[in-house]
Amino acid sequence: MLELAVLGLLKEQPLHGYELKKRLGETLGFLWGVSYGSLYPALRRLEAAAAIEIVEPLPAPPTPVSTGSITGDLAAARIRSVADRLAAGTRRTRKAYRITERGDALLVELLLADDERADPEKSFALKLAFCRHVPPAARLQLLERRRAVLLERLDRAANPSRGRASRSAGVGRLGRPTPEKTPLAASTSGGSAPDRYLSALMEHRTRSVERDLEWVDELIAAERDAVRASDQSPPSPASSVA
Amino acid sequence: MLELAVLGLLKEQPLHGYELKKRLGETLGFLWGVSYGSLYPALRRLEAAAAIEIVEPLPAPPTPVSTGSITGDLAAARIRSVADRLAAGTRRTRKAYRITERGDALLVELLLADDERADPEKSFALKLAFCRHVPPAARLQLLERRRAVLLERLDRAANPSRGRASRSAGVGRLGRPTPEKTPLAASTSGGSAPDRYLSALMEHRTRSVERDLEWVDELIAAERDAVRASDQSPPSPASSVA
DNA sequence: GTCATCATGTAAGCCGTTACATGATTGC
DNA sequence: GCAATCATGTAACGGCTTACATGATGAC
Repeated sequence: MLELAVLGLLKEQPLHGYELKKRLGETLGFLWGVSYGSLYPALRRLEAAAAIEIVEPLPAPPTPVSTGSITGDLAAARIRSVADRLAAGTRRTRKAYRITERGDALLVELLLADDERADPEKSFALKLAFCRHVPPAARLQLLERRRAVLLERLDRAANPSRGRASRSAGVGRLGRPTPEKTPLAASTSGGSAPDRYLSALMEHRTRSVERDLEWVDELIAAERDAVRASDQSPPSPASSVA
Repeated sequence: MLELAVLGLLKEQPLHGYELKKRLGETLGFLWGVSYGSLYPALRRLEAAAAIEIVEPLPAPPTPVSTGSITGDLAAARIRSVADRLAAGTRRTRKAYRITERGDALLVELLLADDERADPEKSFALKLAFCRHVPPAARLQLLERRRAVLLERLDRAANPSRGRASRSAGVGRLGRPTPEKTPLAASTSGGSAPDRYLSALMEHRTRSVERDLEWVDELIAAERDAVRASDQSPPSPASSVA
């Protein structure tokens, strides 16, 4: 997951570790906070896998972001002391990384992987945040998968104790023949408040999932429109503005 | 966190590991799925800390599960083969645990601890699920703290890149002297879609947080009512039904 | 007697964190 | 020169998962 975030950010522009961490905190911070202890090793791994590479003293990078850039003069005048080793990598401070072609491929692969096993929320959010790097059909797939997850969650919120062992009702036997007796929530007994809090939580959760579902439905609809539009006019982005 | 869940469940009634895991999956499953590899060690730790103890052959436990409880006769008649070692722990299968007084204290302590550092969502949800075991004032504190977290989250969703270091400009040089140029979302340039997905995500997130906030506000209000009601008539739960 | 299930446990490993150690650069 | 910040790294540890090993019980 960390690798996904790193590759996604490096896809925009080359960055060094420190800056990478800052970006992670600033723009993806609402999703995640990473620490150096995991970031630097991750960079090492990615470099070892040839997914990223240290940026060399190239005055003409493949991603020229010409914004205002009159700063160049000023900078060139007073840099000298910094840029020498930073751009040239002379000494060994500030190792800026750039994504490679293999990195591109890895990014796409990670975006398509369905590793929702651990923390599906963060995983999905992260993928969505970078899914523009992936073909529209794959995006749709990502969204549909999310939709399925949410639907299943709603379903098991409606029917209690789903999963395995549908028949047999009881715990098999051995313990007590007490028919299930789930003490939390449920409230089969006539008590005053078996659990206000848990049931409130569950209800709120369900509502949240429902809203999430509506949202991904909107995203899916929008995506389908985009796919249809690009099917009609693949090369020229002229008529497709909405 | 696992300990909190275990203590919370054992507060209801004594259970053995296997059953505990099932409950965790069934009633708290929408929050959490635990594995034996963490559950059993946790039980050991809790036992070592004297927060729980193995239930001894006590035919009259302190938490008599009086549901219909005429079951006693029937059960006593045909159990013999099972219950002997289940209630009595004679052999050594099925070690049922019961919460102790120290465990009660620990439970309260864990519920009050503000360890929102790691996964605040799960932590809060879990605490709320068991907060009935804590005095009303402490519940209010828990809710207020949650409220503060949500407010802060909203705040930093509104103002970009809060925290530290306002200036710093790009990667220094190496590529371009682009001033800040945050490529994700933002959309300062007149491009068609700098990032539809990330901004959609952020917006959705914000809405979710707002709804969560409204919800905890409701809970807080309800809680204050309850506190006020119990202030007026502490011992007799007669007039306070709502 | 054998299979499914109940039940407990251990070992290895993953993925991340905190805390620590180090050094370069810049402003004052 | 000194402190603050930028910048990179390592070591130790934490919590949880998977996979494995074991054994008791009851159904058939």
